[in-house]
Amino acid sequence: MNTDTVLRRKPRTLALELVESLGDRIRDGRLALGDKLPTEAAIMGEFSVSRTVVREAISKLQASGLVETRHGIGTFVLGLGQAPGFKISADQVSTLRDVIAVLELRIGVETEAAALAAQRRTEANIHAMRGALNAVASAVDAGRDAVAADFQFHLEIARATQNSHFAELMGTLGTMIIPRARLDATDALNDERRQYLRRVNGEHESIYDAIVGQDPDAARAAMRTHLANSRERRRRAQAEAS
Amino acid sequence: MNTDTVLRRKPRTLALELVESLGDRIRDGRLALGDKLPTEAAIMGEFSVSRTVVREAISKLQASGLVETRHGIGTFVLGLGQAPGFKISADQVSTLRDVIAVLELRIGVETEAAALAAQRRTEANIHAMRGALNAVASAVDAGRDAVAADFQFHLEIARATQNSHFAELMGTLGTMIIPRARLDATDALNDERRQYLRRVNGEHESIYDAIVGQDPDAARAAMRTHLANSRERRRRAQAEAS
DNA sequence: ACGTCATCAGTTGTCATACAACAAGGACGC
DNA sequence: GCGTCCTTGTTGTATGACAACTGATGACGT
Repeated sequence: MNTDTVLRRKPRTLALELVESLGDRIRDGRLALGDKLPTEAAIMGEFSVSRTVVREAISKLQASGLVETRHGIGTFVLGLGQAPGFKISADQVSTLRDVIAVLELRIGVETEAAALAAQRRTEANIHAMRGALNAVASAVDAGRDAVAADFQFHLEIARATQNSHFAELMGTLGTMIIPRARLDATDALNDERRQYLRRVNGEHESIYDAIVGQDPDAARAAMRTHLANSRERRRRAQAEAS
Repeated sequence: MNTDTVLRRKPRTLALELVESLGDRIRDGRLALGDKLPTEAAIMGEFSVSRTVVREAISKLQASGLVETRHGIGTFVLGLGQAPGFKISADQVSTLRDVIAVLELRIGVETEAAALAAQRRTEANIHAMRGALNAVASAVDAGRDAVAADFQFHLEIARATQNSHFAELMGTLGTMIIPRARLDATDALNDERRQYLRRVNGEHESIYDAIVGQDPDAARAAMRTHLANSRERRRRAQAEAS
């Protein structure tokens, strides 16, 4: 097991202390949105550090999105930094329960995406989806890993909604889901697994057909079937393994 | 109208260019995970900049989580930093089109959330949802802003799924949606607006009833109706304003 | 009186140099 | 062989200087 994820003691450099100090001032409101920070010279005096340290600290605050520096004027508070943003970390997809939780969210997002895609898909979208499906098929035939291509298909559907939020959300989900799924695919491609992949492919084709045929309800239903089946397949795989 | 959201030209400071250069090297793999960056002196020579600039650039890379510096040894690549994470920035909800795009995503997520909530809600969830609805009603009666309470209701539904991803995603959506919606609510509470708020309240009650009654399909339908109506209301408000 | 322009003070951006603090590995004595 | 010391490489901090930029002030011409 890897032990290199231990907490490394903080070296407590001066610059980092300063980052904390200034960051706290911003967070608790002593420095409100739009306020101008003290000049570098003033901070130097207040904390008894060199300008090197002050600049390094401000540089980190900039990178965190807390402040913005305007040449020749000063440094100003931008806000509380971006809201952390939706994200699924690696340890949140470790157990079967976690995977299913993500799948539930995907059911919501992707069924709607499929319906919108059916209404709005362009020829280019269709072409991209077809390409992804072909990539899945050839990967399966060659016994290679098809997870990436599989996800690509789902991503293309999200793109076909012409609503960038869908594609972006799928993108963030995918970056966490793919590596994990790929590990699971390392087991041998026996006949049973082959059959399983063919069924998945059939479900994909159903979704594809509905979107090409511009039938939102059919697309929604096909996507729901596909993801619900994926969920059940996971459940069974887990049950058999235990 | 405010014009302070114009794109500010990038000052193209040397440090920022360096951040891009080094960041690209990490992203495209020329500097792989765990690799040691060139020493500050080497980077100085390669880019013909002073150590000040090099250190400032590395400082920003640290803040981005791309690298880690160990005193006396060097700077090492940590990874691709966390995947950026799903996030909707302020300038992505500026136009009606943007607002509708977000609503489309919410339709997908929240209809599914409503269905799951109907299956899994606890008594505590029901209590929280009821509280939020009451808060909305009292805010409307008092002529106060009801946007926060409204969102709270939607968030409680997400919580009732017992799937934290829904609540988290709603949370990130809300932080961007609320402030904007609140601005729109500054116009006077005339009778027409009152009526509008009552209709919204009726839709909320329908969702609530379906979840309490553990009827997933009804909950899904009620939520879809509610959000689709919200979308249409926005459209009409825009049309009237023009 | 008014607009235009130059100048100036304040601030951040960059450079150069020096030294301190830290980590790893080798030289050396034992 | 083994531990200690030291040397070397690297990052952390300090200092001083100058360049570049901004906003404002005042001089100047009209």
